[in-house]
Amino acid sequence: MRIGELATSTGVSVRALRYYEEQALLIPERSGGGQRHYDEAAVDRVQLIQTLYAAGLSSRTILALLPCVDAKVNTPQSRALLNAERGRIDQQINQLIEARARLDDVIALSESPASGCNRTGAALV
Amino acid sequence: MRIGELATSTGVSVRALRYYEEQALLIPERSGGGQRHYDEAAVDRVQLIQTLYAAGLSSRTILALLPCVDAKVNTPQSRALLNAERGRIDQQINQLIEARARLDDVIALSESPASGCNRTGAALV
DNA sequence: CTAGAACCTGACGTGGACGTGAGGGACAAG
DNA sequence: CTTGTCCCTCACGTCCACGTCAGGTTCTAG
Repeated sequence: MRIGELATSTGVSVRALRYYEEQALLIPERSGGGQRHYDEAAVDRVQLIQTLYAAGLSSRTILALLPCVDAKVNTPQSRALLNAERGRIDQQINQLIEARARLDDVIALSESPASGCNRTGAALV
Repeated sequence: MRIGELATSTGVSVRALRYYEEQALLIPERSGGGQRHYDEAAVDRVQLIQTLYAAGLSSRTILALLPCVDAKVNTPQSRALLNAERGRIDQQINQLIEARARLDDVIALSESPASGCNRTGAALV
């Protein structure tokens, strides 16, 4: 499949796919004219990359992890990296849970009196 | 307390504290010479700000929430905002849990064979 | 064969939370 | 009064995952 089809079937932009290649995360074949051609497995790989990006991993880190996925390879370094990232994610989850609890505190407080928070009505976020 | 003391006692940089003021998140008094002076409550406020930043909220959103914390105010808009952000955080937690599961898959696979993932030994992350 | 859609390679722009000097005041200690 | 440390205000730099043109090429349908 060409880049446009992969983009629509994964929901990421064409630019993002080219960026993944730039970062050596997903390197497609090329047709005679220089156009990128991806196989079916690329769909899953793109989704994995997106998942890891969403977890806050950098391109560099993902690049280091992908060989482990592809070849089921295994070294002390790779295990250390995997565990380190797992720990980072755990920590991040805990931070989010803490933040949610703080928000819940605010929500609980804001459910009795009546006053003017954000009276301006200005757009937020 | 002056800015340096608040910085060390909260663990954030002096630059960050000035940035918070720029964003109207934490506005201190000024001494005759123009130096910032914070009260004790600033420590908690900085920590709250940090927590919300860590949860991915923007300065604008935090700015909109802080009046709710300070004055326990309450409007339909503020409740909507609080709930929206709560939802975002929940969603982000779920994404992280998913990412962790994918990492666990990789870890499980990488705990039987032996091969060369990241043979280069290059620094990661 | 031709129009048009999809693709290509640069290369600069973006947004957010600061980092990092430059150049100059403020303030307690001696 | 001077030294040293902390503080001030600009204001440009950074990182990173892309967005967004510009100018040109390739592929496909008719």
